[in-house]
Amino acid sequence: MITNRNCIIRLSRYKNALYRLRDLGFVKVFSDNLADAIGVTASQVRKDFSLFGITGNRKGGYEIASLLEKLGGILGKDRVERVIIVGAGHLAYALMHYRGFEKEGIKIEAAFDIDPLKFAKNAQIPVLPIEEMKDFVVSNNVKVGVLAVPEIGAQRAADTMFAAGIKGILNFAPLRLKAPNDCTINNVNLEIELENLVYFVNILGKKGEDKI
Amino acid sequence: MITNRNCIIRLSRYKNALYRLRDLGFVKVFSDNLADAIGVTASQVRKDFSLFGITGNRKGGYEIASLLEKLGGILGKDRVERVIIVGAGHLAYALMHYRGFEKEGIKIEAAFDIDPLKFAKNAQIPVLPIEEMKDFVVSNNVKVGVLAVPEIGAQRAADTMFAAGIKGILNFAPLRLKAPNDCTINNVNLEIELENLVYFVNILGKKGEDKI
DNA sequence: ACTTTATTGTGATTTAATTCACAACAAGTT
DNA sequence: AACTTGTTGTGAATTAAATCACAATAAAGT
Repeated sequence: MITNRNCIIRLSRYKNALYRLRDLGFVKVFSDNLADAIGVTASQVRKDFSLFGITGNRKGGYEIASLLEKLGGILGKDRVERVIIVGAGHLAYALMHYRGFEKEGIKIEAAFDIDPLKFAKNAQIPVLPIEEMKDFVVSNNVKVGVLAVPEIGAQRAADTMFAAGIKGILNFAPLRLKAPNDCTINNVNLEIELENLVYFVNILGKKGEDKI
Repeated sequence: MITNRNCIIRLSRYKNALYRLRDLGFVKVFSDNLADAIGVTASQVRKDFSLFGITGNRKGGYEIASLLEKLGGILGKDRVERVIIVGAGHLAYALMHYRGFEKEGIKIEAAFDIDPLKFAKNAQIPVLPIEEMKDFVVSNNVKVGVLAVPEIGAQRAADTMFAAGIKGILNFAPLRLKAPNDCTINNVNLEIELENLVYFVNILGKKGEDKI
């Protein structure tokens, strides 16, 4: 069981690069093409594939269609992933309007908030009272949610999500969430991202280029 | 020169935890308090500090005020960091309204777009034509920018930023930007973040807990 | 003043991730 | 059919990151 986050992120990047190559009409690809595309070494590509038992043809490289299928399977893209957003603020609005999840099989199903002014039961992506979250999550079998509320209410909102059956949270609130043992938290902290960027800009050069 | 991104991110987290402790009235802190606060080992905390020549008192731990000052210096928080946003869409709007950068000394100075409908020269954070970016960047000595345009225009927009003198980009477009050698790119790819989350939810447990 | 206790600071060790390097081999060439 | 070429697949080596473990030592207690 591979638990190296960077490795999994590379798989996503390979997949994205492969989509492009395919759309350009390519059928086969070599490890060094993929390596160039995402900025790693060819060894790294082959090792990553090897870790997941993905093989190509010696000499012939890899068949793109087959690779995409295998990567899709590993990353759980063989079905549509239903996602909710908790907190219907500006960020939620941006995510709901982002056309880019769809092609990745990610479907934002609904947003939830405590503010009645935000409710929009009949919108394309409905905004519902947070009390309705549990029913919604259970009946739609949602496992993953985005947490986009202010820091002050974040832990409470997360707890509500866990209680509803959510197993993974993409957390935009700038704090460390406490979570049950079988749940996963991925944090996106924009202050920290910018701060990090400033550090690497300051120490000059691109030594700190996105290490992922 | 430390170029371990995770290490730098930890410094930011220590800093955030320290702000809280300070606001709670604490004056001193031990490595294991900080470790608990951000979810790493006490050794890791001390090693990180040691790497940057930060020392405390044997027995007495670290003085919070002094630690904050040193971390601030390392992370470039001893002055306000001026930042621009390129692309005035929903995400830019969310970032411009986010009250959370301010306390970190991050100031969003302006946004730029090609669409005249978006222009708002006199808004609190002005939205200006992209042609004005270079002048703005030069005269305000901006070094860091957020790239929040659709994938299709992202590389061109980035090139404009580099030409204007931007040295670091926080890139939300889902592609690998080509950048000059002395420039840093940090990517935030929400499709990939969600895909990654789905992977770790699927392999169950929280093995993949945010590795940063 | 001496002893105990608690904590740092860091060299040594371990673990994890990446890169190297090359045998295996498929496809094409003579 | 033998030879050449180019690419994979992976064990071995290397590099990087994290953890361990303990001497050094400051503060508190006796």
